[in-house]
Amino acid sequence: MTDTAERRGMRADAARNRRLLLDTAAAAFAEHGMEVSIAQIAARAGIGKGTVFRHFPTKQRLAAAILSDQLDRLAAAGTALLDAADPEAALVEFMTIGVELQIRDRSFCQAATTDVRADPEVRAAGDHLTEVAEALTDRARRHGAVRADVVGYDIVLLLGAAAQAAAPLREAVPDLWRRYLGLIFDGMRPEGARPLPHPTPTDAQRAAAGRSPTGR
Amino acid sequence: MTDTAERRGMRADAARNRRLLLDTAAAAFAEHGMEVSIAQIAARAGIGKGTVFRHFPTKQRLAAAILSDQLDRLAAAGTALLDAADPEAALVEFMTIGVELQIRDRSFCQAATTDVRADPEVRAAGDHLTEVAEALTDRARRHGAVRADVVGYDIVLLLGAAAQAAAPLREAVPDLWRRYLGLIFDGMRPEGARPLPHPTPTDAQRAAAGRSPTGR
DNA sequence: ACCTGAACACCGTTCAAGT
DNA sequence: ACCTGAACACCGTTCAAGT
Repeated sequence: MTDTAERRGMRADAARNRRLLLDTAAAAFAEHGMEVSIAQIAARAGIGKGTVFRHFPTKQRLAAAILSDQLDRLAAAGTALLDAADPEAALVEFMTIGVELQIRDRSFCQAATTDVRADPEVRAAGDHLTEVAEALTDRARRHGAVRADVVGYDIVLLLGAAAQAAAPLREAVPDLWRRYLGLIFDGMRPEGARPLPHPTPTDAQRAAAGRSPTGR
Repeated sequence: MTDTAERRGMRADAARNRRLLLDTAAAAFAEHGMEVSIAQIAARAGIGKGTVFRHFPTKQRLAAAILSDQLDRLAAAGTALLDAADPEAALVEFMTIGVELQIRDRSFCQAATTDVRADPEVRAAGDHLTEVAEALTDRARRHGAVRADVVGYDIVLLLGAAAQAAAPLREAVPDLWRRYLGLIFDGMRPEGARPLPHPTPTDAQRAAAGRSPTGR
């Protein structure tokens, strides 16, 4: 979807700059988090500061374009896993990819916390990702690997949970997230499951996710 | 511990300003997150901008003072729960208070992600909190409510996990965190527990938490 | 059409001048 | 000792001038 925008009557240099910018910014955000300045990114890409804002009217929308790309990639990986022989292993693999993605990218958690989540592009990618997660969860549930009251939307939220638990030790213990993903997955299994104290969000509630009250 | 600093030969107006500043900043951070400006906080407290930096040399240290206060409060609540009759209910209650605290305070997650975590005051409060969590977990484990391979430090990290899962829907579904805390607690129980793929962090690894590589 | 850097508003932080 | 606001460096964003 990012590609289509590049193919519309865009001049060759503009298309090149846009791609260069996305790649450079993605690398910078992943390494240093979203606090890297636009000036730094522009310099690293070898283009003018103003050019960044010509392609993305705001820093948040640049971050949104990158985040939605990553969500799309995760959704694609999940879709491929729908054909896997073992439904439980497929769901575990999907979550593994998702958590690893967040751990490797310093900006992922930050972007998910802010208004970037409200961006239409991110929203669409998130909706699609949720559908894929739903399909994977359905298969795993029918296979007896997942409790009856857990749905795909829960899975997507729990990706952030496992990543967050391990985040403070990201540098010292890069694989720690596997511990908490394992523990959370044990909680998702039917064995020993107790009724959950709160239902999963309705569609209407999901639609309200990420909108800040003040709009600041 | 914040109080002791106020009692040392501090002038009356300074002590008053310091307290006013902490309260005002805590409220502002909780409501709007750490992106509220120092100027706004100073204005709301009715003191000069420069005075803020006289009390706290940096915005991060102001945030650290507030965060460590909250960690102390949670540790105190946990200590009180060590006398509770039901060890499982006590641990659940401890985690409930901890997650609720994070959901109510917009700056909590943000501060935990950044260098604020490396602040000595925050570190000390976190160490104490971990000890309390350890004691609560030991009791619950002996009572058969918690699996053998989960320790107090895991509990502290999992507080952030449950909060993070529910964070995007904070406004729309304020109690959603109860769902994910319930699911995580199910994962902590002995029933259906599978070996975790990664050990809990060692003391040395814990000590490295939150230090950024670049020091930026 | 697109690129660019100077210009603007805002924010964290410093500091000289006040009491 | 402590308070204060003007001054500084930096950052996101805008825009007039270039090709």
